[in-house]
Amino acid sequence: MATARKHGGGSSPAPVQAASVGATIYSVAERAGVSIATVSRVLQGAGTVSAKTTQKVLDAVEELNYVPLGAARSLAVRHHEAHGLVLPELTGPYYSELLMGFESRAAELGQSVTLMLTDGKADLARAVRQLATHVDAIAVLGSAAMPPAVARALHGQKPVVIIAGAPQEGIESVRAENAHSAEQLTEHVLAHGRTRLVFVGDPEGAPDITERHAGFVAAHRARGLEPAPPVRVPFREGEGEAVAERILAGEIDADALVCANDELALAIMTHLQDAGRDVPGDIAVVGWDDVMTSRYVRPGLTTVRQPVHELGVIAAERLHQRVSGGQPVLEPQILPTQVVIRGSCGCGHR
Amino acid sequence: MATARKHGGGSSPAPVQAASVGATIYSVAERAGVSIATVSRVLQGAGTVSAKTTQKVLDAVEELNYVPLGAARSLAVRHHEAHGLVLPELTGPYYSELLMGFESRAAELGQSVTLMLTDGKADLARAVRQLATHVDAIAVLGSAAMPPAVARALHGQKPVVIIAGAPQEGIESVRAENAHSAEQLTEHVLAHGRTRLVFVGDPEGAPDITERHAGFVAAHRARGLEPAPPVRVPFREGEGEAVAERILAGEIDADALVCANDELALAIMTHLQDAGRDVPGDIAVVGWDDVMTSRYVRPGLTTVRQPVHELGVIAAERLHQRVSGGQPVLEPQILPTQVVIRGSCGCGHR
DNA sequence: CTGTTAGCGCATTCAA
DNA sequence: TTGAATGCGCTAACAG
Repeated sequence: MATARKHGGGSSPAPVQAASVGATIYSVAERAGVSIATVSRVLQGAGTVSAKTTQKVLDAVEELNYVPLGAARSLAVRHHEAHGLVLPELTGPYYSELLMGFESRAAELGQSVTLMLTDGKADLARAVRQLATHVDAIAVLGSAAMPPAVARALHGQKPVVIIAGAPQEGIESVRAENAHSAEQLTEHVLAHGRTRLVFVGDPEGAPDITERHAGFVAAHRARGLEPAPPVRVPFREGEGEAVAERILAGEIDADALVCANDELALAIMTHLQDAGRDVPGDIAVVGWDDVMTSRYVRPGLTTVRQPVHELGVIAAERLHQRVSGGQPVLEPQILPTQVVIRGSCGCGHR
Repeated sequence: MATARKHGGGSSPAPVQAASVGATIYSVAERAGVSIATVSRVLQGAGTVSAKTTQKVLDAVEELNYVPLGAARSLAVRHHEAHGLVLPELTGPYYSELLMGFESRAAELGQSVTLMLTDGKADLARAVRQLATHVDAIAVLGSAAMPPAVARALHGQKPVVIIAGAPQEGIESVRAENAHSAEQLTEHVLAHGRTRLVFVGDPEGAPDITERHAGFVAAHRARGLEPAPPVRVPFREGEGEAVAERILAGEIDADALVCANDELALAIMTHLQDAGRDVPGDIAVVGWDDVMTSRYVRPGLTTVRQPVHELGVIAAERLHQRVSGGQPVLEPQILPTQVVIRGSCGCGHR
C-alpha cells in the first residue's frame, strides 16, 4: 500500500470521500496510486511524467479539490513568491494607479502582492516586520511615514526599493522627475504675465513636494525674481477651502497659485469660483497629478502628469530582479513627467 | 553546546557575525545560549520565560536582525494569517475605499491582505487557485469576472465571501442596497416633472446594476408608467462621450438620464454642456457612487452614496470569523445607501 | 519514468 | 522555567 508514514489513511484503501478541506499531497498521491514526488512533479510541471500517470494525478487533484499549502512550498523552496507594498493610504488616483502597475507586473512575474497601508496603524515598525516575514521583498512609498530606521533594518534582510522618496544610503529608489517640470510649469505661469505667484503645499511634507517647490523657486530665480514664501498646508481636500477663504479675506495676496497637487488646486479653484472669483481671470491655479476631475472642471486644470503606473511596474520589476539575485541599481531611477496645459493657467483652452 | 542538529554552526562557538540574511530561530537560540523552544516562547509571548532569559533572547534577535520565516510558522500553526481580496481593478474611488476598509479591519485582526486584480489576467482560474494557496480565506467582488465555478471550487476549501455580487448557493455575501434607492432616485427625477427618463448602463453587466435598473423600472410602474429600454453600455468613461453624441444627434430622446454610475454620468454631462446643452434645464442627469468629482462639477451631480468602506470592513470581519471557526451567515447582509441631492436633477442647489 | 528520503524553520507537546 | 523531540506539507536530490 502506497506511502504510509504518519500521513496516509494507514491500512484500508482510501475511502471515496467528498472534497475534504484537508487534502494534502499525500492524500492525492494515495488516491492516484503514485508517490508524492510524482504528484509534485505534475503540479510543478517539472520532470517528466507519463501522460497516463499525469492524468491519474490530475483526476485525483480534481476529485479531492486539492489546494496545495503555499506555506509548505515556500518553506521548501525558501521563498514566498510574494512582494510587499507599503503605501500610506489609497485616496485619490495616485496610489491606486501605482498599485495597479505594481500588481500587474508582479503577477506577470508570478509574484503575489501583499499590501500594507500605514495610515492609522499604531505600531508601524511592528506591522512592517510582520509584513517582512511573509514576503521576499518590499517596496515602500516614500511618504509612507515609515521610520527610516525601519527601512534600514529591512534592508539587508530583504531587498527594498523606495518609491518617490528621499534616497537613502544603499537603498534602491525610483521616482518621477519633479524639479524640472515644476520649473517649467512655474515659468509657464510667469510667462502669462503673472507676478504674484504663491506655492501652496508643504515643501517639507514629502520629498516630491520639496522638489516641486525647489522648481518653483528656480523658475523665479531664473528671472531674477524672489519667490513668496509657500503657504504650508497638508494636501488634503479640506485644507483647500481654508486656503480659499484666506485668499478671499485678502490674507493671501496672489494672482496665481501653484499647488502641490490637484486635489488642493481643485478645492481652492472651485471654492473661489463659487465665491464669484474668475479663474483664471482674477487668479490662475495650477496643480499636479492630472487626476480625472482636472479634465472635467471648467476651466480645465493645468497640471503635470506623472508616469505613476510605470513607477509601480518598475518597482515590481526591480524587486523581482533583486530576489532573483540581481544587483541593486544604486543610482535613483527618475522617470520623466509631462506638463499638461489646459485653461486654469490663463491659456485660451477651455 | 546548545542544539546541534543539522542547523547550528556545529563545533565552534557562534562567531560574532554581522546581521546575516539567513538568521533562523536556531542561530538566535545558539547566540542567546538557549533552546529554540525558548526563543519561540519569548517571540510568541507564550509560556513563561524568566526576565533574564527573555532579555538574552531579545538581544540575540536584535544583533542578528532576525526576521522569522513566515512560511515556517504558517506550516507549523497551519494557517497563513492572511486574507485574499479579489477586485477587478482599482480605477475610481469605489474599489480603493473598499480596499481601505478591508485592509484596516484585517490589520486590526492581525491578518495581512493579499490583493489580486482580475482585469488583464489571462488565466483567472489559475490565478485564483494560486492565491488560495497563500491565504486562509478570500473575499471576491461580484463584478470581478470570476467564473462562478471558481467561486464554488474555492468555497468548501476556504471561506469565501462575495462582495456586491449575485448571491450564490451557500456562499456568504454582503452588499449595498440598490433597488430601493434607485427607485427613490428615479421617483425624485419623475417628481421634477420629467417624463422621458432613460437608464444608461448595462443591467446585465453587474449584479449591482441589475438591481439599480430594477428600481428604475419599479419607480415607473408605481406611477403607471412604462420605462424606456435602457441604453446598454459598459461604464467606462469613454462610453459616456459616445452616449452624449447619440443624444446630441437625436438618436436618444430623453429629458433625464439615470446613469449606472458617476463616471458615466459625469462624462455625459460634461460633454453635453460643452456642446451647449443646459443641464438640468434641457436634460437632467443623475449618477451613482458620489465620487469626488461629483461635488466639484457644476451643477453638482445628484447621486447615491454607498457605504463602501463599511463593505470592506464587514467582508474582512466575516472572513476572520469564519477562519476562527464561526458559522457562515447565509442571509445576504445588505447595507443602506443614501440619495444625495445636488443640482443636476433639477433641484435648486448649485 | 517513478519512488524514497531528507530537510526547509517553526510551534508544540512532553519531560525534566 | 527550560530543553529535546516531533511533525506541519512540500520540494528536490538521489536511486532505481
